[in-house]
Amino acid sequence: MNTDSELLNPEWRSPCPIASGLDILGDKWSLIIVRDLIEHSSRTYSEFASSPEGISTNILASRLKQLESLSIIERVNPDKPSRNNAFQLTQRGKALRPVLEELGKWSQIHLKEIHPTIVTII
Amino acid sequence: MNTDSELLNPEWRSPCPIASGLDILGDKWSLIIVRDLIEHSSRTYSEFASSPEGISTNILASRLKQLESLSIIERVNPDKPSRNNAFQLTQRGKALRPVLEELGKWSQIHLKEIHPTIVTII
DNA sequence: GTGATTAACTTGCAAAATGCAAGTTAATCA
DNA sequence: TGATTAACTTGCATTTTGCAAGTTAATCAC
Repeated sequence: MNTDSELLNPEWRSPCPIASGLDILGDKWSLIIVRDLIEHSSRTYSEFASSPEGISTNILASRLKQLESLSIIERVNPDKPSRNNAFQLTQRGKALRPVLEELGKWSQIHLKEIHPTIVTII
Repeated sequence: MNTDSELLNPEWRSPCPIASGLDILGDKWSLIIVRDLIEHSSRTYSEFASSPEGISTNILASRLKQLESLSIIERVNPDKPSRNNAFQLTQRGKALRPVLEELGKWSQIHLKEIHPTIVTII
């Protein structure tokens, strides 16, 4: 599991901004969480877990912690107990929208011939 | 190792274009290779391996195969032997530029306080 | 033309990340 | 106040990644 230190001090492979973004977001799940929050604006733990991609709960908990530690997401009611306390994007998280929009546009154009059931969501 | 079937038939987690793009490109290395080809237009195996992020050679070979099978990159001289035969982006690969530009812009703005040595490359 | 060099990989194994199933805890509902 | 359930955690198997070393074949020096 991730230690607090690993969450708060990511290891940077290089000074390149693209590589640095991928150091944090370059995996199969982090941007799925951001996508859910662009579509729904606020989501609970179990709502994330019910997204069609099927993230497992240990990975979900780990990614939520990391995204929160990076101030990309935050709790809607920070002082309330976690039950039914949803997450939402911060300004920093909302600023990722153009990245996802460009990725979504690319995929719709270039993956449709090898992925017959791909659809438009955003 | 990847079988040919896995390379040519990726597993799609859902019909979402964003998730589908991440099914293919959502890892720490694939977009680093695309970035190198945006910056240099043509690169050999050992040039990729000498990028500052330090990809290991088995991962590099695996990613080059997958990106080639997806027609995101191609060999500059398809019929020549592989020695000194560089790779370049296809039109499909060049179309990823806006994705990387948006990610780079986001990272420069939002990571500089936690990544003191981040710089502007693209 | 041949022996040394080296680019482009492959292989083997250790380490880390992911996935799955089950368990735990505490807030809320009946 | 006991049952339910959202939000996690834990344990372990599987997969992916990382590192070091090895292999192969094209080219270069002579």
